[in-house]
Amino acid sequence: MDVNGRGGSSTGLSEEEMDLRRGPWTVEEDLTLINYIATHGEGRWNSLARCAGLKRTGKSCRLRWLNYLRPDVRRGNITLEEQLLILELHSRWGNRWSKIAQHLPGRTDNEIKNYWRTRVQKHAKQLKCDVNSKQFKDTMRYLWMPRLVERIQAAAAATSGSSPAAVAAHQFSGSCDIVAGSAAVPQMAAGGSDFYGGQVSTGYTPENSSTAASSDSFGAQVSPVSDLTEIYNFPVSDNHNPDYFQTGQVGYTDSLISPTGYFNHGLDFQSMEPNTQWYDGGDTATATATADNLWNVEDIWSVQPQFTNI
DNA sequence: AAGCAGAGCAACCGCTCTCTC
DNA sequence: GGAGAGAGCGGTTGCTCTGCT
Repeated sequence: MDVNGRGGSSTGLSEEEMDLRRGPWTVEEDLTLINYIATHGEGRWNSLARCAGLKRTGKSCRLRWLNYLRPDVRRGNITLEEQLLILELHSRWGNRWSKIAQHLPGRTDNEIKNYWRTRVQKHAKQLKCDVNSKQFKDTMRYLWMPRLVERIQAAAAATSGSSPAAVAAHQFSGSCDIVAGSAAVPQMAAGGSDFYGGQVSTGYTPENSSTAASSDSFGAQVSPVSDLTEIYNFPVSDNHNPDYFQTGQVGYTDSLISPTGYFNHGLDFQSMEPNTQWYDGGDTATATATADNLWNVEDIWSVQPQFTNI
């Protein structure tokens, strides 16, 4: 077994023989790796590690480079738009982190995976349902994602009515019957103006809103609200804007928040199964039994009356 | 102020896939 | 076609930080 966990085939030397380092990278190691790659390029990681004089495995060098040292890697909090994209893509592909990461410029699979595990799975745990369960997936599809769209739109509207974020969210909503108040989730559509009326969180500013219109803009962060918790707690205000969810009134353009175009044609909510039982309390006994567990999570909605009866 | 618990995240592990000979 | 090596992926671990008691 070599240090890569592949049986020592790469070098034929044991970890002791190579005196390999493990654990956090030092600044010196980072600089060594950066300089070497700048000169020689990346690839052939095992030989690269040796030639660069790094007492690291090739695997470790590759990971460090791809996840942290690459010039185009983005660090920091996941934006609302990215959260939305992650939720959508995960619902589609599951734990295909690298594939998901391909659609989030500058984000690494590791970062997305960590985001999912720390944020999303946490909430699944709090809801006492499995992250892969239909229940949880429906929650994401019909509650969290529209909520995210709402927040993106609200944030964009607060700054510029035609900002890329607004366009993106409009297009997302336009492709998504959910937020248009489809029959799939009548309770949401009928949730009253408070449900749709949102207020931009104080943590969300023009400076930290982002778009994918340019990769540079991804540098913006949404630190204070970059959590599903905030979706639950989306403040109700007088900032009602029914236009947010008027699908069919939104012009579809090619300028999207997502460079991959997911917001205008990738979503397939029509194919998503409405789980009316989940929302309308089809099984009242069961729903009531679980209601406390499900809906007392972090003030989940600024709850609407009809949502409490789940 | 100290101890504890939980969250977040960097890094590692082990497996599989792909490429090369 | 088979074997070996490299690369990539998803899962897991463990350290650090932060907030709470």
